[in-house]
Amino acid sequence: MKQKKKVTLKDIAVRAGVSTALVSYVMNGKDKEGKVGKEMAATILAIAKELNFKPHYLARSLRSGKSYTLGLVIADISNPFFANIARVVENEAKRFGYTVFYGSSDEDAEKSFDLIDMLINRAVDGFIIVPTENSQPKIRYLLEENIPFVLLDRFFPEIQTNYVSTNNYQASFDACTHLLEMGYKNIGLLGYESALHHMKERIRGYEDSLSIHGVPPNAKWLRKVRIQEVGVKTREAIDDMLSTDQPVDAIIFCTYSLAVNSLKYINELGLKVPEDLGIVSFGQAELFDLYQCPITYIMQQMNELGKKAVEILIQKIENPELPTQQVLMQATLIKRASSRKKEPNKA
Amino acid sequence: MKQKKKVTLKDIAVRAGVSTALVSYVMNGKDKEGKVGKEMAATILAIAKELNFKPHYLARSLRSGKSYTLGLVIADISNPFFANIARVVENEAKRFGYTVFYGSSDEDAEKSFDLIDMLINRAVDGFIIVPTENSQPKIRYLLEENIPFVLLDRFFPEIQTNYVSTNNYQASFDACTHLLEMGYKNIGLLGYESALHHMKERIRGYEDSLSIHGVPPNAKWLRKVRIQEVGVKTREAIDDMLSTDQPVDAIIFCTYSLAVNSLKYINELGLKVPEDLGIVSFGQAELFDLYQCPITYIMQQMNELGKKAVEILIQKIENPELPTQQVLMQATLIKRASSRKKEPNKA
DNA sequence: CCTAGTTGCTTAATCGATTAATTAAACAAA
DNA sequence: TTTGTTTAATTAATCGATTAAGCAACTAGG
Repeated sequence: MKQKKKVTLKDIAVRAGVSTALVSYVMNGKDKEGKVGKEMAATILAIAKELNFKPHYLARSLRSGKSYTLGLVIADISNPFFANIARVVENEAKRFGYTVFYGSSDEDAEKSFDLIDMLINRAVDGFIIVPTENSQPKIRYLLEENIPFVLLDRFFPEIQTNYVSTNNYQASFDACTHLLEMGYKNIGLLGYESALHHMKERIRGYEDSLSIHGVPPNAKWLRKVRIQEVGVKTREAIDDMLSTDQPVDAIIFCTYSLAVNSLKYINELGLKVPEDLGIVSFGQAELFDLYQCPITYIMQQMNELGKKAVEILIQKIENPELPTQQVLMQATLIKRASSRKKEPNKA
Repeated sequence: MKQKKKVTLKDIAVRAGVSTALVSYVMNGKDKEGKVGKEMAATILAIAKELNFKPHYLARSLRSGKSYTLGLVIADISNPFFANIARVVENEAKRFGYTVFYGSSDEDAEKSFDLIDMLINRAVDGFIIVPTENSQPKIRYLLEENIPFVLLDRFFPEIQTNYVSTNNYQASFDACTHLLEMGYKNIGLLGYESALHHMKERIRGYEDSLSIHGVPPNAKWLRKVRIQEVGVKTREAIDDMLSTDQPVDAIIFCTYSLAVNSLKYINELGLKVPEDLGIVSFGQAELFDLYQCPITYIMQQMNELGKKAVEILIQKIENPELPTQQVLMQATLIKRASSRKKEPNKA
């Protein structure tokens, strides 16, 4: 009761009374170039069809050194942003004849290293990586080994690599500016305590917007939590922001999971959005449509990010001499009720 | 500037002045069985370490016929239920030394066929499949070919296969009974127009609960929409349920995406949950914590479902003679505010 | 009629690891 | 000394597809 064995080139060759080489040439369309007799080609194709021949990719890859497989290392597949990116990458890769292996790093450098090693052993042709904090060594290793890869969503400014990311500085700047324009005065920002550049940019954009608009910085308004402690620390952070003598009247959330945790807590506190607290968030999800009121959010071009990453990666795979490509895409602020114009009726 | 070539058994063999066979034996721990000289084994291991040897999985797989790779075909990775299942499967498989290839079928039989074919060509050792409607032919094909697989979340009662699923009849029955007990009188159910057994079971559980509790069935309360038209038809369905002479005062949503669409519309209509409309839903997501009020939902044992599926699949791969295993797990109704006891104060 | 070129196909090596079969050497028992 | 056994290593085939090189047989040109 073992698995039926696959149909191989040899099976076809035997049936047609020719060599496997000839079958291989036909299967690869070399007959078009007049290298193979027309009748013979037709016979072979017919037999291949009849036997339902499917090439053995492992064998082909072993020989050719190409697996037509990409590795995708994302932060967390259960985050809707990354789930969608994964979809896009998968579809786009398929268009080029590539298949995608993927796994989540859970923002853990060690785990991402294991994942990358495993994928190298599986002979993927290249990587799309959403890098975690402290993963520079592995990125440098990939560079040294000349393994094609593209960083996605995040990158290390100190390392010269391909990347496709969003202009996070601008996005954050716009978000803060928008809140100011809508009449919010004390604007807080909740981010991760992280060395990752994109997070620093999100914070810098916020700070610059405040400063350019003449709002003096307030240390109590800017809170960072460690990613491992999001659950508890988010509550503390929000408590702190609200309990100073200048409590915040709006908050920008730097990630989806910060938003989820915060919005829960805001519900528990019985705060009304946006009357008691205006909100703008990074990330995007159905959840933002269904909260107390629709949440204003920063829409990244997920489709374009994913497509561009695949495109650059495949170019690099097929032509390793290509110079590095670095793409920063603009985000769009989707303005909704959670940052509605503040009524100046309150004292 | 090409990719550095990998270190192979041969590189080690040359360095150690032995044959590749001996190196292979050592790398596979055959030296423990006294088949290889101790010093030689030590030397080889040292060289392997020094050169940072990593076995070439494709070559190994080609030879052994085992790839230590599983194929996971899910309905939709951007649905949080499946995203989580994917996580669990990935982690569990890794514990057994297997890697997972996955892709979404988008509930489209054709797409799932392509996916399965592609994965067969990639020589996966077996499949975990969330089958779509009309995918029986492919499932039968896998059976015929003796390719190991387990159906997950759904199954075909007319085909004798391994599966791991939830007792959907009971879950739905419980959900409806709960609503009745909480004082709701006119309970609607919104499901998919689908031949899939799990959907029929969800509908049957609802109908039986009503009938057992003496509530006469009302055709207006039970609506099914085609999965391709969820967006538009959901609204129509809810309108219909609410506009009869016996409008529903509670609805059960059969899937996450039906819930998302409906909850949006309910917001637009300005209905209060649960005062105007009680709600229970299948699926689970952060969204249910953050709606107007926490949504009562049917919690499936995602971790156990995923783990069990992997376990059964790997057993089957390693011992093809094993009889089919069929597991139905119980779901738990998580009772929250959206199905709160109905105040009998209204007329 | 001879040479060069084309057409159509085969041979055989290769990718990297595995493993059954074999050999060589060392040693023990008779 | 001969035979048998153990230990430690090698040889060579194999998985399935690819592809450079080679070889007939035929055609065309001079």
